[in-house]
Order: sequence, then C-alpha cells, then structure tokens
Amino acid sequence: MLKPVPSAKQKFIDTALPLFADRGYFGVSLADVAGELKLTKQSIIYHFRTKDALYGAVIEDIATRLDGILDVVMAAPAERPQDRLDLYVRNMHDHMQSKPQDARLITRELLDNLDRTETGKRWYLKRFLDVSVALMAGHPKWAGKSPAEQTAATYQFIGAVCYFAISGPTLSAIWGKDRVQEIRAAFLPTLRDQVVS
Amino acid sequence: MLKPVPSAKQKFIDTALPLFADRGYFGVSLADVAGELKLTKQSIIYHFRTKDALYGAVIEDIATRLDGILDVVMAAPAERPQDRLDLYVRNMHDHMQSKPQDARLITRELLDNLDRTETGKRWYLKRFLDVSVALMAGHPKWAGKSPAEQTAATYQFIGAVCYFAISGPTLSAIWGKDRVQEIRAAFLPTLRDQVVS
DNA sequence: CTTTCGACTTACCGATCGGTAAGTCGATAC
DNA sequence: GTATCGACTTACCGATCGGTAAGTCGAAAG
Repeated sequence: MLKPVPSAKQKFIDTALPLFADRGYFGVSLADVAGELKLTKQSIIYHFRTKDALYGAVIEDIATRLDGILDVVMAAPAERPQDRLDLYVRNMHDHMQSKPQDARLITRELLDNLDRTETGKRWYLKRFLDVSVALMAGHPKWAGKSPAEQTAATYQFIGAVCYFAISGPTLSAIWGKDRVQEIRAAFLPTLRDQVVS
Repeated sequence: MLKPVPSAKQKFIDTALPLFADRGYFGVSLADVAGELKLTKQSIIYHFRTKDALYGAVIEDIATRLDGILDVVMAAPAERPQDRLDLYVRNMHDHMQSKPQDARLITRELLDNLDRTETGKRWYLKRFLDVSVALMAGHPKWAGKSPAEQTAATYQFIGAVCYFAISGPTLSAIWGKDRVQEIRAAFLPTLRDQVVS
C-alpha cells in the first residue's frame, strides 16, 4: 500500500531474501538472484557494489521488521505490563510463523557470523534482545528473578519460536502436513504457558 | 579410549565436522578439510567418492551421538518416569553445550535440507523426535495433554536447547563472556521449569 | 626379488564464482 | 537537437570449485 512501486533496490532485496534464507550466503549466486528478475548479475553489482552489500541490505531489511514488532508492542495501550508481554509473545510467534524466511535468515546469521562478522550487524540484535528481556522483567512471573534468569527465559522463548519456524519443512516430511498443522496450533498456547503462565 | 588410532576416514570426519558446522556445506571446500590434515583434496575423494558422501558421513556421525543420548536415558534405572525425562533434559542440555558444533550442524541441516534432501537423512531425526515425545508423554505434567500439545512442548524444548547452543559466540559478542556465563548457568534450571515443573 | 595394494600425489579439466571495464539505450533537461 | 544520466547489458577476467585420470611410493604377501 505504502509502496505500490517498490524501488529497484528493494526488488533485489525482496528477491534475494528468500534465496539467502533457503540456501545461505554461499549457496546463492548473484546470477541466481538476478535471474529471478530476468536481469543479469551486473544489474545487482550496479545497485549494490558487492555481494556482501546486497546481503547486508537483506539483513537490514529484516532488522527493520524486528524493530517494527517491538514498536508495535511498546506502542500498544496496556494497563498491566503482563498484557504487553503477552502481545510480544503472540506477535513474535505470528511473525516467525508467517515469515519463516525471516527466522531462517536470522538463524543463518547466527551460525555464519562466526566468520563474516561485521560488528554493526549485531547491534540491531542487541537492541532487540535487550528490549525483549526488559519486557520479560516487567512481568510478575519474572520480576523476582535474577537478570540472568530473566535473560535465560527470554532466550529460551526466542529460540523455541525461531527453531520451530525453521523446522516446518522437515517436520512435515517426518510427520506429514496434517500433524504438523496440529502441532503448530498447539505451539502458541505452549509458549504462553512458559512465558506468561 | 576405544579408538586410540582413529581410522583415516574418521580423521576426515572429525576434521570436517567443525568446518561444516561453522561455515556450512557450500562454505567449506574439500581443500579446506584436507589442508587441516596437511593432505590434498584428492585424499578425501579417494576415501569418500564425493563431497556429498563426506558430508553424509559427518551427519551420520552426529546421528550416532544423538542415538547415544537416547540409549543412555532409556537404559538408566528409573523407578518414576519423570526421573527419566529429567535425565533426558539434562543430557540434551549438557551435550549441546559441550558440543555446540553438533547443534550448529543439526541446525544447518534443518535449514539446508529444503534443497539437498535425501530421504534417509531424516529418519534418524524422526526416531529421535518420536522417542523424545514419548519420554515427555510419560511424565505426569504432560500425560494428560493431547499428542499435539506434547509434541509442541517437546519441540519447544529441543528448539530452545539447540538455539541457545548455537548462539554462544553471538551472545558473547553482544553481552560479554561473563554475562553469557551467568545466563548459561541459569539456562538448565529454566529449561527444567518448563519441562518437568 | 617381485607383485600387489592401500593411501596417497600431481596434473589437469570444465564449470561457476564475484567483480571490472566498456558499452547501449530510453527518458529527461536544456 | 544535443548532452546528460540512470539503469541496465555484453564481454571478459582470474580464482576457485568438485571431480577424473594417471601416476608414486612404502609396506605387506608370496
């Protein structure tokens, strides 16, 4: 709605994101990305100088969406702090379920940035984690715990959400789509049990 | 102890595992693996016909260790079924913390096998998941729940364990090693809260 | 002493990679 | 009408990839 005509750069980002998410940085060539748009790889090099720059733009795109989740949660009216945590849990779950590519790419980043570490890339994650922990700490169930316990519980939640989101295809192959659909339906309540009692 | 002289093949597997875990299938060349042993890539091709075969052997190696966890848990004496689940939780946590490369590679497999899917590779995972869910279902806390809920809770646990295990380096970069050490110490109790009340 | 054989190596191959350089081409500005 | 410019394309490059083919070489077997 806001962008009826996405810019050329954005089109490349949108095309590259699911490819990087599914096959990883080294598993995707510039020709692959350009080919999907029926262009040549040189068009990418024209807009982004290098492959790394394209990848960085994709990561930035996801970071923006993660920030969006936090903004929505923090802007929501909530008399009680536990309502805000509950909204956070639901929005995180819904986002990763509806955009599993985001979860896939974030997870790959987590795995890859041992090597290809640019310090800047981690600060969006830091802000996200810090705000998440703060939300957790504001809930009566966790308020009395130590910071380490609060952080552990937060990361336990985030890990569960992302891991389940990236496991969809494999679980479907193992158990079939129908059963996975049932598990998916049971997942949010199970998460809320853990986080907001 | 059992293998004071690991076979040549096993040496390649042991060398390749952390490389694949850290950089992924496409991020590691045969020359990289062989170079660490001061051999040429041809020596790998001699022992394993293709790169895929080497990778498959590495996955098999991990599958064996996962089976080992289940075997230990199932063989342990336990009057009450909840003791067995508790042992499972502790062993899984300890294994993934002490061998984060295993968690890293399993997670990469989960991400990659959209493309490079050999059906055989998933059945070790199926057995592992099925036994895990069965352990969960045997515990009073979960016995009354539906199969979907039991599975969701199981996968929530596994996801949290693996995700935390692969996040070590990133979390250390964000918060520093000391704080991550505290979080690590708080993680197992938090897991047990969720799984075995 | 010779043969065999497992465990390698050197030499080489075609394909593909990211990236450079130098155009092409339609739309807009003046 | 011409100059400019953004958005591409074609042509090409060196490096690296996985894999084939054909040796080499020390130890064990006869």
